[in-house]
Amino acid sequence: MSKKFHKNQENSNGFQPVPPKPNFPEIEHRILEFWEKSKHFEKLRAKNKGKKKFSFLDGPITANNPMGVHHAWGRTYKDLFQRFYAMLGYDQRYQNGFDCQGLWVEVEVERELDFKSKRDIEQFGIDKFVEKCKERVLKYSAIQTKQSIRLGQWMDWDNSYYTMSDENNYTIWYFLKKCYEHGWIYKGTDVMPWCARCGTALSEHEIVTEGYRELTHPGLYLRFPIIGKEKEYLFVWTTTPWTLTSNVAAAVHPEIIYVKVKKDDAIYYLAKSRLPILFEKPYEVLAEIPGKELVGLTYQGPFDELEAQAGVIHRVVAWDEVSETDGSGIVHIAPGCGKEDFELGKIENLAVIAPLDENGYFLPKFNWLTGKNVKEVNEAIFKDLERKRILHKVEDYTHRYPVCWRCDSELVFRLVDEWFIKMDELRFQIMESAKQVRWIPEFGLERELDWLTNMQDWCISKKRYWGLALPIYQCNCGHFEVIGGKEELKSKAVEGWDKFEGHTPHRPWIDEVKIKCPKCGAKTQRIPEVGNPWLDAGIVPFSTTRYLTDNKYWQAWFPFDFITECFPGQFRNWFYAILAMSTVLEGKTPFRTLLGHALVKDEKGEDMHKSAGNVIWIEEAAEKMGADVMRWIFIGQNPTINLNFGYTVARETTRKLLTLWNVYSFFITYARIDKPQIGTDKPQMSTDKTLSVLDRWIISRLNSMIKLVRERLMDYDPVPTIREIERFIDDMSLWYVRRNRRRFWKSEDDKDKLTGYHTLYECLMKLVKLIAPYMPFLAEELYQNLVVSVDKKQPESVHLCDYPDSDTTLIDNKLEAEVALVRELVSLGHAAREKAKIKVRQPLSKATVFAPKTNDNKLLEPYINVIKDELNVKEIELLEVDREAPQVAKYSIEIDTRLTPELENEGFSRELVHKVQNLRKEAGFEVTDRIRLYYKTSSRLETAIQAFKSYIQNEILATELLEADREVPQADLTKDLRINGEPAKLTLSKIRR
RNA sequence: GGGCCUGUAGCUCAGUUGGUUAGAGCAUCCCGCUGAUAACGGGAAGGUGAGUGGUUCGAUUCCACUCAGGCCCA
Repeated sequence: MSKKFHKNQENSNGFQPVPPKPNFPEIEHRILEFWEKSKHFEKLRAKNKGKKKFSFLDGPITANNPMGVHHAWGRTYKDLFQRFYAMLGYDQRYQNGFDCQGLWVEVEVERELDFKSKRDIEQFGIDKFVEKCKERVLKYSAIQTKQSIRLGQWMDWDNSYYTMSDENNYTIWYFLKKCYEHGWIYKGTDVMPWCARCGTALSEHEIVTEGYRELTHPGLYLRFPIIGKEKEYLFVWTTTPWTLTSNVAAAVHPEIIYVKVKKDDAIYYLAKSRLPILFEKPYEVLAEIPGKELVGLTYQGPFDELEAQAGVIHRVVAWDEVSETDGSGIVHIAPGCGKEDFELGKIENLAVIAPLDENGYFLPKFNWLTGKNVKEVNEAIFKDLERKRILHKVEDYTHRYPVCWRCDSELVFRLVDEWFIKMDELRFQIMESAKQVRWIPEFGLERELDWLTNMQDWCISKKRYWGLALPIYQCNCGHFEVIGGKEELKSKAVEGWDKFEGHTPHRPWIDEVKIKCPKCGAKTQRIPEVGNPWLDAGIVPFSTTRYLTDNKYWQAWFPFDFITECFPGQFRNWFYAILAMSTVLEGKTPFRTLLGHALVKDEKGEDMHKSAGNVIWIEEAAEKMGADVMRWIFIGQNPTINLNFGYTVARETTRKLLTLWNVYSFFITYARIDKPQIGTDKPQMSTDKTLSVLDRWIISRLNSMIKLVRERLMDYDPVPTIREIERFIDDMSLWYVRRNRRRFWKSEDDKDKLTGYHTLYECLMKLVKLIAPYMPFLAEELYQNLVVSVDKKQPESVHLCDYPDSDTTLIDNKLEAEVALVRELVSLGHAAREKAKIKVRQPLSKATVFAPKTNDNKLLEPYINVIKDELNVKEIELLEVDREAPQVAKYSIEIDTRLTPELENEGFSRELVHKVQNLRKEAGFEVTDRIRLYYKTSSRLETAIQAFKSYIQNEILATELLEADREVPQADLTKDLRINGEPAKLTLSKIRR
């Protein structure tokens, strides 16, 4: 076969030349500009406007920091499905959301201003502080917008929603009023995990996993003197010395066996199982007593002298939660300092002593401790206990202890008043809503139900500044009411409306407004607390769809078809909040399908944390690997499993995409030379007789792929589509193009070659549209060159195209199976050659295929030539064998390794061609350059050259093969080398015109 | 203590009505190919499918229990 190319390559049919390797970031920047300039997103929206709707709800991202790649996973899904539905012709809202209010923003602003406590904020001025918070949100929402655009996300960026908006806040008021009318809002007292630095309780929702640290605290062993028994003591253990100030009881497990033990001249009570661990011999066990017999004893508390302790009777109580694994089996109880203690206290009717103020300082009535910070009192307390002969010993104890998830301070437990939504009635209604949702993965429902079963009342208040102004107005008389909107507040305002008007409903401005208590008539003001931020995010299904102002619009888009967010945490946060709020307002779920995904970790599997320095920011990843590569990685990841993200995995992915690029580049290269009339003279894929077996095969594969991709995407299951597309790219490259390469080299512009072009073009064009939602940049780049450059009538962007649909009549499963078998046989043949150590370039006479008798072996007939060519053998012999043992492979291959002189000659000639081709490249010749080849070699090789002279000339484009032992005129390159062991001196000379 | 998830090759992971010989990529070793070329291909090696028991003609797959890791709740 010869490779005669058209000389005039410039005069192409519109296809632009393709660089050998893609530069993804460069392409992406160019495409971003192109989209921006040509307003493709706007055109897409206009195209689909008014058609059937796909309603997607974006979960708001906290606009507080730039986004790392761990945010890109979810964003990629969001974009994938919105683009997919857009290409299916669905109308969409494309609204992005920012979460704005809450402690996380406050903490960052405090950091910026170097504030240490709430006092600093109040000195600075709440108004100025709140403005700073707003500024920060605007700054980072802008940054996040830019990052999202870089990732390729198409959204209506000018119309993003902000949870700090008036609409959002007032819609929450409306929701809270509904709850109030049901009687679900109440002010409760509870012991809450409390951050003394932030001066606020952390709701249950916020004590997340990262909110625990391995910490070492002093473990104190104490002896509490029993009243009425000389020198007898309860042996008690605690890790929080400051809570001893508020001790009111000691708890024992009623069923555990305790011992009365004499050590030195004192008698102690403790759990029997702990005795050998805590006490060194000698000691004397005087009695064994079940815990329940200790109940009712009274003892002298460790801090009875404090005013706060006045009148408290300390007694031993029974408690099932007492364990024997730590401590002494007798637990110190301070209901004002611990959640479980508080619960127990309610049952046992114990006194509640609360020692700390909101910043962690001891309150009055704690004598010498008053005014001291809880973090600084340990040493003094040890000394005091020692002096009172209560302290037995101190031992370091390491345990998981909660810390503030935003500022990392150790939490304390504090008795506080907070506002709650009662969940008793709602719980089951929300569960019903949750069951209406399709959860992907399915176990999501169980997780959510588990949370809903176990959750307690929703603590909605926070003693902070930047957040929803809770519209709760409580009068000194005790009565409170909840305001449901701006107009209602205005109508009830008796003071301060003028000072508020014109401001957003935030502190401090909103607090100017006073209303009249309907019960007693007194002037009443808003409670100072702000709202839990999950109220902000929970209302967005309503606030963003004009629930209160435009019912028609709301009806059109609610409930949402689809949401997708990161799983961990959101069960009790966003998913919970939107389910809860929608259940209250509409009695049903706000979304139909939820796709949840796991976390992005770094390459080593470690959490990505700003503080750990292992976060990869979106821009960095985009510039180093390309946004498309990143997206491909995310979409291919099993959503239930954490993704270890990094540049190693990116390199692997890039290589896969390079294969696609190579096929594309191959097509363009030859299409530019041959100028086939693409698009005008298309063969009918179903009927055209010029289609070869391989043409029909790849077209079948193409349609199988399209079918699978559409089905799986419809089902929100993208992982198999990635595998299928990668497999198709491999099929195209490794089999279709490789097997057809010479077809494209042929000089004659015949029908067969044209069919090849059409077939490959069909594959590439459909594939490019298919991957457009996945890799919007690469798809656009290829589409512009493959389609727009040759046919201006086509849509101007790939994203304005219809999504490809499969033609199932072109799917031939039998054919696909046959080709798979052929490839398997070729592989077996290669293995046989490998075993015989004979390289593929050396032709052999025969290969024998052993096939099972039962199969229809005629099916291999059309492929015999392919197998011959792949294995470089002259003949394929097909033998049917009876194989009874089922464990023997179906097919096997043997090769005839005997070499005749003719075969050897051919082997020499193939080897020579191979070497010369390398020399041509080395000499820098064009593919189409003609040469003269001069050689000097052994007589063995000379014989082979003579035998295959015309073959060699054709392959290397040599006008002449000349034996030469003298200097060669116009030599371009001369090399001494060995051809299958025979020495040869080769000289190449380009023919110049 | 309860709930959920995971456990497959050295590493990262696929694998559905239960069915011949459990796959891919990376890494390793060997070889090849060569005008798609700083690319690519083939082959080898690598597995008690976490463990035990059960259902079944047959279990990586279904069930029970155990172990290990992760997450949530208490």
